[in-house]
Amino acid sequence: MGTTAKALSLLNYFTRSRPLVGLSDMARLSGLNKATVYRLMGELAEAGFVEQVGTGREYRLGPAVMRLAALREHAVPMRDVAAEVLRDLSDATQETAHFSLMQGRTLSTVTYAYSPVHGTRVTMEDADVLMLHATSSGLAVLAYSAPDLVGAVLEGPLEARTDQTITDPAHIRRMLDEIRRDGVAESVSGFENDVHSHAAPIFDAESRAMGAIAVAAPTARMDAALAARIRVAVKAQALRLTRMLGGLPPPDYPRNTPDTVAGHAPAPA
Amino acid sequence: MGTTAKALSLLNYFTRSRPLVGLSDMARLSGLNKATVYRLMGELAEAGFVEQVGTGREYRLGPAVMRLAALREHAVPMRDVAAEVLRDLSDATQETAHFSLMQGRTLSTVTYAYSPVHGTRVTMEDADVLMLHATSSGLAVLAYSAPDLVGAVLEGPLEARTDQTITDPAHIRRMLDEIRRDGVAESVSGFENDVHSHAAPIFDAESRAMGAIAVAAPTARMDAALAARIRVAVKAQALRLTRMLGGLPPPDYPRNTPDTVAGHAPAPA
DNA sequence: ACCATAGGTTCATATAATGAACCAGAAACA
DNA sequence: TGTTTCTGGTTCATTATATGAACCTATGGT
Repeated sequence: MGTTAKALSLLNYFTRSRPLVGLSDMARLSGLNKATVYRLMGELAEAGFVEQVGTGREYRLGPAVMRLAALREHAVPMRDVAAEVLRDLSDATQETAHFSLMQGRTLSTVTYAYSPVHGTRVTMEDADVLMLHATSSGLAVLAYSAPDLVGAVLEGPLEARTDQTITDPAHIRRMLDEIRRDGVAESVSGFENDVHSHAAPIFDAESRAMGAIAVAAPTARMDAALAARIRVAVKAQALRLTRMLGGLPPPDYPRNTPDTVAGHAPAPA
Repeated sequence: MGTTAKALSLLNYFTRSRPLVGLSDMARLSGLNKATVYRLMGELAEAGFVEQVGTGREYRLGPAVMRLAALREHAVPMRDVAAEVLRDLSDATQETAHFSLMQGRTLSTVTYAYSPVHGTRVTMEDADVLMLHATSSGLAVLAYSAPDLVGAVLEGPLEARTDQTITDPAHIRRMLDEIRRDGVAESVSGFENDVHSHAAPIFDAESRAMGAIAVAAPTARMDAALAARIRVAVKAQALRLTRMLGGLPPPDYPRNTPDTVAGHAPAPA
């Protein structure tokens, strides 16, 4: 591991629950020598990536990251990133792919992509609002949401959009357990008749589910083979999108595709 | 300069107008050997600070900065605090207010607020870099900076952004004296034509000028009455923001609004 | 007074960074 | 079409840089 990689890896020891890290702590966490950490942190501090503060001269993340983040957001807006991922996802599955973000307590569609292969397809509208209990995207988010949000949703009136919408809170809780095991949510005609969809959550930098991407197909076309392909693809692309947006899946999120990060001359996903 | 510092300095060649940088360009810009840049960029890429994209395999800022920025923001909600102050400042003056922070030897904009009152207004961009000698914010910071920084800035080439930019070091030094007397800096079309701005420094816990807030108005609208209102407001809000961020103005900072509250609860430092 | 911990510093050693030269491929140009 | 001149990427002997055990000083706890 190069010196620079070591220095940058130190930044990963700052978390939401541990915003301040002292020199000795950092040495312990990283397994590096204290003197090494001291010098690396010094260089990071000079560049504004960390700063020292407080009585114990502890370190925290510095202002430079804010500036870079502003530039990154300008260079790579979230919608464009998502659009690229959805393009690949709909190409891979030959079905409609869409991306939705939590806004308050509702999930609203940001962008989507159609596959030109089939004459029939599930169609979407911008800013569609998805019900949390009745869509695969909603369930994917719920499965990784704080218990109080889940409770609030399941206690509230659960509207049945179709005669196949699942409205039994106990049943939904069992589904959430299943989703946490697989990493993929599923909904069969729960929101619109004759639509079968699979979704996987998108996580933010604090590993909170901030949204989901989903693949929606006509039930008539769904079979075991297609479902299997979709499940793999939607999960892989969700992880990719999470990474591209600077998010981090929670440690317990199931990964069946260990994305071995090769050097920087890399395989296009 | 350490290897890590070199690697991190490469990130500064990404700007709003140059979001993509190729390997050779980066080597030219930084003055480093191409092979060196190649390896450093490789390490940065592995850590997610940059990523390669496009036909020319050019680099751009990576998702990692978004993640770190979210953590920084969580640890130091400076942006939120500043946003509130700027809101009040722009309401009080009915003009554009902005907040910039020193990063190394440059001043970069963190956040800003517009007033909805007038149809015309000065507009800002996130991560705008302000020249120290040619903006009111820069002058406000310089006036309270260490002599060696002032010397370094005034010795260096002083770019004239407009035909009204003041580039005479002696003249600037006289202005700095004036700023120290008033506590407020002023710039008339020094950075952008037809923009008249007033600024006051923000101090950190060690009473060093870490940034500034400013009010920028179209020159057409500026008159004695507006200028007087702005000077009072920007200074008061700068003191308030300094306090909210845990900073402390130096003892010689002029205060014309003595907020000596004769209560029995002592002012929080 | 004592021990354990902290941040910070030193210097001989070893490891990692460096850069000139070199590929191979893609445009630009004639 | 061949030639030039870019590009990103690679090699390897040389050199400079990073490293870590030990040390220093201060502080908080017992």
